[in-house]
Formats: sequence, C-alpha cells, structure tokens
Amino acid sequence: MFKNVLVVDDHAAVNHGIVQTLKKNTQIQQIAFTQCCEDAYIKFQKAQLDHTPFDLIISDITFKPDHRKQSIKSGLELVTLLRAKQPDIKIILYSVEDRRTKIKSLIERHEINGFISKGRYGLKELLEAIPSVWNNLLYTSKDLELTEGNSAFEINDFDIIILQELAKGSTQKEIAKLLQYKSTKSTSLSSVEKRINKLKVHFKAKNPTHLVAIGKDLGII
Amino acid sequence: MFKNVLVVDDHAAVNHGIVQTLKKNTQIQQIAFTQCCEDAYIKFQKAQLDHTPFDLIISDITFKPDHRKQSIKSGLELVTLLRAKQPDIKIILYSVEDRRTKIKSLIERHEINGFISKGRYGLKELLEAIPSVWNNLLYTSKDLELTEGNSAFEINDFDIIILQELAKGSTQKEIAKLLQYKSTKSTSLSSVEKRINKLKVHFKAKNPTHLVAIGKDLGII
DNA sequence: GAGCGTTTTACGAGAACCCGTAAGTTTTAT
DNA sequence: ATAAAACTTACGGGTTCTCGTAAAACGCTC
Repeated sequence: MFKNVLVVDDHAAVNHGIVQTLKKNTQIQQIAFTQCCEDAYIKFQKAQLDHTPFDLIISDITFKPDHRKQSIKSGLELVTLLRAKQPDIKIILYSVEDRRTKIKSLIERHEINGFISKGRYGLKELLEAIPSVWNNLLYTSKDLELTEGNSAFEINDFDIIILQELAKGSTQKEIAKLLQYKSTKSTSLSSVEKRINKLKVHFKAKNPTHLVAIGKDLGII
Repeated sequence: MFKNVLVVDDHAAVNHGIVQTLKKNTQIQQIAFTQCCEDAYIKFQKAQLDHTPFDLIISDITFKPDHRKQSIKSGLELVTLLRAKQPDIKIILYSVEDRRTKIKSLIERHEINGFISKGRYGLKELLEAIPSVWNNLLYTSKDLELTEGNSAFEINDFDIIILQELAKGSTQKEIAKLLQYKSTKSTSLSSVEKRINKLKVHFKAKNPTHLVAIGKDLGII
C-alpha cells in the first residue's frame, strides 16, 4: 500500500478533512499536506532528494490566485511537472469539476489515476479510490459514471454567484436583480429558482440553507 | 512589535483565516499554528529550548475532544501552563464565548491580555488588539463593551443543535420535534423561531441561510 | 419564414419562514 | 404568599420559498 502521500488543496478545511480521513481509515504512514502548488512542488522535490519520494498525490485542480509569486497556478501544471520528474507516481485529482468531457481529456492528457468529484460522498469515494489506484486501476467518481450519456451538469460562474449570495443572506429576488447587472441571460426570478433547484438536486440538498452548508464544506464558497 | 506568534485553534478554516490575516496585515515574521493544545505546548517548549520563545499566543478556548490522548483539554489549561513557564508571554483568547461575567473572571484569573469574541468582525478586532496588547493594554471586543449592563447573550447547546440542524436542511418544525426528544423545555416551534431570531440578531444574519454560512465561517458548526 | 426543440420567463397555489402580539407558565423578589 | 419579571407557547397575517404548468422568446433546420 502507499507509504508516503501528499495532499494539496488550498481550502484548509477540505485539506484537513482529507488528511483526517486518511489517518483514520488507511494504513498510510506518512501524510504530508500543503495549501499551495508552490509548496507542493518544493515538498515533492525535497522528498525525492531525501530518497523518500511520494508515491501518491491527491490534489485539487483549481486554486484561488495567491498574492504571492505563484509560478505554478493550477493543479494541472503541478501534475505535469510531477509526471515529468517521477513517471510512476500515482495522481488522484479531487475537484468540483464535473464536466465529463473535460475530465475525460484530463485523464488522458495527464495520465491521471483517479478522479473524484468533490461532493456529498467525496471522502468516501476517496477511500475507495486508493486501493483501486494502488492496483493500477483508473478510478472515477460514481457521479460521473451515472451521468454517462445524458447532459452533464456543470457548475458555472452563475452558480457560484448564487451560492455566494445565498450565503450572504440575499433573497432569490435580490439575486435575480443582481444578476441583471452582471449578465444578460437567465436573470429572472424563475431562472434563479430553477438554478437553485438544479444545485439542490446535484448536491442532494434539501433547501438553500443546506446547500450553503454543503458549499462551505466543499470549499466552493 | 511581536516577532514570534503561535495560533491555536482546532478549526482548520479559522486557524487559516487568522494566519492569513496576520500575514497580510502585520509585520510579524514568525507565525506558527497548530490545531490542538498538545502540539501547542510542545511547540511552545521547543521554542523556549531553541531560545526563540513565542511572545504572543492567540488561542481558542474550547476544543472538540480529540480521539487521541489529549491530556490538555482546553485552551484555559494551556494558558495556565504557559503563564507558569513564561510569565511575560502575551495571550489573546479568540472564542465564541461571550458571557461577560465568565470572560471577566477569565481575564482576571489567567491574566489574559486580550479577548476577542469570534464574530462578524473578529479578525478585524484581532488586528486592533495586537498593537494594543503590545503596549500592555488589555483589549476586549467591542461586542462585549456594548452589551455592558444588559443581559449578555450566550450561545448554548440548543443553539449549536439548531445551527447544525439548519445546516442539515431541517425545517424549523422538524427541529422543534427533534428537540422534544432531546430535552424538556423550549421545544415548541415558536421557541425555535425565537432562538433563531436571537442568533440572527447576534450574528447580524439576514436569514437562517446566512446564519449557517456565518456559523460555518466561525467554525462553530 | 415556417416548423420544431430548447431556453427563459410568468404565474399560481401550497409550504416554510418571519414577526408581532397575547395568553399561559415558571422563576424571582419582596 | 403575592406581585413582578422572565420565559414559553399559540396564533395570525405577511413575505419568501417551492414546484409544477404553461406561455413567450430564442435558435436551429430545412
């Protein structure tokens, strides 16, 4: 089984959640973590020099732009670097991204070993993914398989705005009005309602409050 | 100004928030952080041995019981230990606690240098507190001063349950029913509404959704 | 530009939430 | 013991949310 794992996610809470889950449920001895790509690459290089290289990386894809230098901007750049330096390393991506086509191409282009969509059961799936990846099998989230064929649900900028506004206590009517300034289409109250409903179904939330709680837990707001 | 600071809070997100705020807005060079009292004490001792002692501790009071040994259970025990070992260290407590009387006694008994109630403007107040404490002045949150005299608002176990249930998407009616099992008094729908309203006023939230978002940010749920 | 499918919007009824008021209950003080 | 204060609960009407239905607008093909 994996011995030395590095977790990369800029949301402290998510990062923490992954590390704790791994500690409790796996036999992995060394679990390092970091919140930015720079540090991840530094730790990775140091581990190689110390002859204790990481054998598994669990990383987010998107990172909020940091005020610091930040020469590595996304998880994908990081992944490319790692693959070049250590071709046999296993990589599991952990992201809110769920556009099937995009993920497909990611997996092929970067030789990803596992992809988990941050969702209700993200951590549970992560635990399933680890032995699978260990055995050289590609692991992808249940969510992705289920949506095979039919239109994949994408979380877009509107959704993020809506979630942020809900978290700020705005009413749906207020959100509709706000969107009219920011954009051109789908700005009616009815559209906002529909979009929130989509989000509720996707995240298995009972109501907007629940939705915001989930969004906070996932670190997307 | 302070040179070597240690932040102690078991909520990763809050911890992170404090550290980032300090990095951005102060000149403090060394900022260490940890999520449990044990580690805090270990780091503290190590820093002393290395002749680079901490000159400021920012700590939460209450910590979720860890599955590990956890010989130091609360921030207060930690504070007592620290004071004994290094009498001149400055201590700022950062907590949701806001029972005025209790805080008063805390400040006196443990010679606290600053107290900040985790709230809307907690981080802002933290920045105000630091120069104040540096100049040997006691700093306490605005919130506390304002409630001088009148009944202090306390967040109790009920409130935590209510917030947790709201975050799980329960309706207020469901919460009322749930409370009937768990407890004896204040279990009617009307009481739940009133309690939520109190919380909304206290946290300056517009609605339950906003309330949950704030609660998540503060790490109390 | 007529036809057809998709997207967006409008509308309405029922549920949940909000907030004030008042009645009933318990606690506290004298 | 009694009055005052505080707490708890019930109720009602207004707002917001929810969800289905249907009309309107848009986009594409031919």
